Amino acid sequence: MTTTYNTKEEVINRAQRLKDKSLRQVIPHETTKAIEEQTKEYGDRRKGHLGNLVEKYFFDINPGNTSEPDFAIPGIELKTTPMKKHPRKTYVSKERLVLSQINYHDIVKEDWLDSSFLKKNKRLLLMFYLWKKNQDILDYRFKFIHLLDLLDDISSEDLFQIQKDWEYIVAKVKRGDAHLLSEGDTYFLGACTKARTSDVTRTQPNNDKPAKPRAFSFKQQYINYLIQARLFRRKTSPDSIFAKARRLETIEDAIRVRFSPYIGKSDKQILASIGSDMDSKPKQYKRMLANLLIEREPSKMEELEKANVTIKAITLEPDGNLRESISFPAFDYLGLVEQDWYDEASGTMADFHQQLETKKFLFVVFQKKHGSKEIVLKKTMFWNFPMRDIDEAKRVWMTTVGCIREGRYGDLPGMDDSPVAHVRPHGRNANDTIPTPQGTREKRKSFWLKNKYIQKAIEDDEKST
DNA sequence: GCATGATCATGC
DNA sequence: GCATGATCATGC
Repeated sequence: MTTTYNTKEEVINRAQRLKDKSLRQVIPHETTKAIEEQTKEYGDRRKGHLGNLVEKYFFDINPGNTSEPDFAIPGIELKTTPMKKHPRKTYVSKERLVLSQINYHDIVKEDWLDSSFLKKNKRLLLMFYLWKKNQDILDYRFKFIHLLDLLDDISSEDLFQIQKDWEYIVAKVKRGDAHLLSEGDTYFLGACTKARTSDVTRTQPNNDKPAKPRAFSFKQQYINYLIQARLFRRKTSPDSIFAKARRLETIEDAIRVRFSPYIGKSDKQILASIGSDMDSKPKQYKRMLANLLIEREPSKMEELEKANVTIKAITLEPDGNLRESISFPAFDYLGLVEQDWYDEASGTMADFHQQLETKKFLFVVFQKKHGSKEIVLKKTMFWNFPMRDIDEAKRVWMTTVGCIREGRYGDLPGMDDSPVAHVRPHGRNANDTIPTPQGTREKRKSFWLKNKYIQKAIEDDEKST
């Protein structure tokens, strides 16, 4: 009844026939009608369904829900995944790429090389389609078709990072912290939530606390990098034996190595040693200095972008206090009231939620010196927003959205309303206003993480290292 | 001393 | 041209 694919080439050749076409254009008209009859009841909730349709009606396979790859013999897992047009970069991924489910009890017994993750996802047939709002899934047009072989097709550095991400997730589950997993914990491979509703939970080893079900996923930024590197730049040099023999580093290690010669040095000493005459007056001076230390190896900036790492230059007072809070990009009132903190049907997070839960921050920490204009590079640290505080962030966000909906712009949460986050102006100046749902205009604002909260994170990091 | 509002200069 | 990250300025 179904077709058997024996080789990689058979699968790719077949897949290529969908390039620049929609499913509707390649399957018989009667089939289309039958599908439409069947799927009427789903309404808009047909997410994840396109992959099944492509398997069934285009490839004529029926892999079911197993730990084996969809094409069992050549060992290929099929992924249909949406892209959006982006004004600057031609295409970006609409979301993370969700891979196999994490079984908390099994995974703690696994090693990377014989992991169930690699067994299922070693070879991914990526079929990117162009997503359009309200379009029928049968009409999505497939733009890029690419076979990604994790062991051969990804650079050895990236694969090393993916392995370390996997190991980090497993280690966290092993110590009974599956309920504290966050996508922000890791760089390329994330543990994203995967459940129909938020009250679904799983048991975990070594802790009685229930944990959200999660799946492995390639984080959105990493998929964006793959789209740019693999699909637009065409041939990047294949990994040679030499490349594989190179020194392997995680992103964290590579950054630490960049900064370590300068830790404890003053800004003047750093500038002198790298022969720069940078002006120290601008507000973003320390940020530019941090950039300069990374950028002399230009590829590292791309590394940080694809790992969804945001650099924050932080300056402590001589006594160790942190004066300033940390800002996020300004929000738009009209967009904010349209968002859900977490939309279970689509798996979409509100912007602020996504920034907190998926981003990794690189804090470049400087400290002022008593009675001197000089500052000292104290340390660098990687930090991501801890899941134990996510409910507090959500509360602040909900309050904010509530105020905007009701037009109470004077009641937005301030610094005293939460130990974690607040709302403050974030425009070019006091005249910088944007439209509101009430048709009025209000000052441009953004969410901020509180100074004391970040200071605590910096102090905790010192204790742990 | 701290919360809050305002602004600057870079770099995309 | 404008968003952004980071800091400055004010006032209680």
